[in-house]
Amino acid sequence: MDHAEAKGMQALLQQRGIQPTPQRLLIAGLLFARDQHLTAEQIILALAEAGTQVSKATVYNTLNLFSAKGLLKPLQVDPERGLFDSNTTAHHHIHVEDTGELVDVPFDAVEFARLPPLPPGTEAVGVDVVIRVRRRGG
Amino acid sequence: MDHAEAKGMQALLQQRGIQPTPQRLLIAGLLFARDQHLTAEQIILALAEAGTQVSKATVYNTLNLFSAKGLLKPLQVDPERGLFDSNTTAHHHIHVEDTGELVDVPFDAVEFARLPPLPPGTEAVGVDVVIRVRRRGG
DNA sequence: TTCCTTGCAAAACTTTTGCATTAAA
DNA sequence: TTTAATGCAAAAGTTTTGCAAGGAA
Repeated sequence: MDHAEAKGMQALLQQRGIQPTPQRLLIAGLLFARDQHLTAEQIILALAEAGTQVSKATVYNTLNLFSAKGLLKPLQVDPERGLFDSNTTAHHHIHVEDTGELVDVPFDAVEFARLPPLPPGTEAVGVDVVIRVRRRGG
Repeated sequence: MDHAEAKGMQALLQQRGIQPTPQRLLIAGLLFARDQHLTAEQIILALAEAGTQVSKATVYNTLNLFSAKGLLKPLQVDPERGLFDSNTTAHHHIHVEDTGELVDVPFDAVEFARLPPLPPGTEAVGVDVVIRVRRRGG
């Protein structure tokens, strides 16, 4: 994360009313470098490899804070552990079951010809589509 | 679970090559009474309330065995814990976020007008749609 | 000084595993 | 008699929490 990037991160956090501490900036710099799906463990490891160490508690605090503030979207796709999606815009996923890989699908790439009626008294918040695929012949 | 029901369960398990032990029949009787989404914890509690006790290890072993044999479908919708769906036919879900409630949507109630290309060398296994809703005004 | 953040360790949970016992084929 | 299932306790993995210390407003 260079200087300009760091300033961008700082602005991003402040926009959401998040105090930009050094640890939060490190984590944001990692997460928001591009659209990706990361586990808490991956983030802790990546920070350690980069020579910066942030405690596990702080990483979890930060991920939960970012999620609450709308900077991250928690995903429940992998049964083993939680994923955090750095792309919070509406979109869908392809889950490659053999590898566990998760591929983003643009929102517009899925269209519905029909959807069910919702339970009375409820309103739609969103629709998540997961297309499960497998290596052919695998 | 009455006698006729118990015999039905026994047949069901044997069809899948599952040895019908008393514990497995109890769990099957509970799960397959109707379409539902249950946690391991709910099953352990339900068994205990019914006066029958099955160890935690056996409940998990059984749920995993039933899943492997296609009698149950594990779901990753609730971030808190795993759910097991006693309806293994293709279908979708509505997730009521306020209550955590999960409502089945028949397969035919969702139709696609467009789906994305799949990654090269992969084939579709299935599509899971979760419609997230919230109590209006809640 | 007051509030917020951090970090460590410990706790809380869910799920799995090792192993001795028991039951079934 | 041989194999498989059960149950307990302990282990493993992930996420949260309590609390003391440090830093920012």
